[in-house]
Amino acid sequence: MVTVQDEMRKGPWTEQEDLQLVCTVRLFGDHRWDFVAKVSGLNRTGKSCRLRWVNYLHPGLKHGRMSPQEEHLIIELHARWGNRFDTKEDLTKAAFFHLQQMKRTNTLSMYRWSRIARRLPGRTDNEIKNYWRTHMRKKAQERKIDMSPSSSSSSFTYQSCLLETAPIIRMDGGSTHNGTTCFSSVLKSNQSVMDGYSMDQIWKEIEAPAMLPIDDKACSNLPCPLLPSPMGDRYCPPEVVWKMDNGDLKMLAPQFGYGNGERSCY
DNA sequence: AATCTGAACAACCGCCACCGC
DNA sequence: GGCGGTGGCGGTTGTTCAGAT
Repeated sequence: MVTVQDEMRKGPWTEQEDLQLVCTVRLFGDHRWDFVAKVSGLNRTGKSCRLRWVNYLHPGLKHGRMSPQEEHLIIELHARWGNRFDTKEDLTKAAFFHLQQMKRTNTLSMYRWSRIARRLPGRTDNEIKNYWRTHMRKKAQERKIDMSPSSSSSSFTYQSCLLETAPIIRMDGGSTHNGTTCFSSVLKSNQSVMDGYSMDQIWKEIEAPAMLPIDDKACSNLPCPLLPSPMGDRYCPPEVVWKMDNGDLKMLAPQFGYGNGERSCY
């Protein structure tokens, strides 16, 4: 039996399909993707149309390689936000409770890549996600090659890759609780030597630093405004940085934008 | 020139929150 | 309050392409 789903087109988009989608979106807007998919005549799902628009056809998107500035920003923001803090196991009780509250009241996104993408105009979450995976895999392999049996005394963990590739994290001022110190404390911990790392292991290691306490002053020294990390003992509530404006949560501090200053975040 | 390899990119899938009925 | 439709997200896989051998 052939279902509707089976009849839907999948795979790479053709120029003709792109054109149809662009025309339809111009006529009806980039919402109601199910509707757009139907009226466009494309034999695609609404989801597929949305993805194509958001990741490829949307005007203002940058294509091509990341600039060094963008690379640094991604690494920096991922170090701060790149954690899947959805479970109780990932958080202190207080932080988990607060996050659940915000989740319920829709005042904070739990999402990682989209938040990072919002700081990189013209870049999509998908692009950043792909970049990160490629970048981290490459770094992991580089370190794996560098690791000789004799060097096992320096308990290398994957965070050291982050340290070396994220100079922005190293903030001036010599605060004893800046990012470097946080990372270093992890490095001191007796974690496994990089030997046949799986992506899961890499993720675990990458995520570990943000679980550590973060100094507020150190946060404020960052080149761009960042949400205080909800992790750790010194978790500070987000209202320090965010405010409600006409029902939308907005950042108070200036940020990269599309030209009109304050941009609503969620 | 042919083949291999890895990086970059594109797209799909499953999950889940939100919203309207 | 329950339910189904829809959209947004992260994770993952597939494809393409450029550089190395």
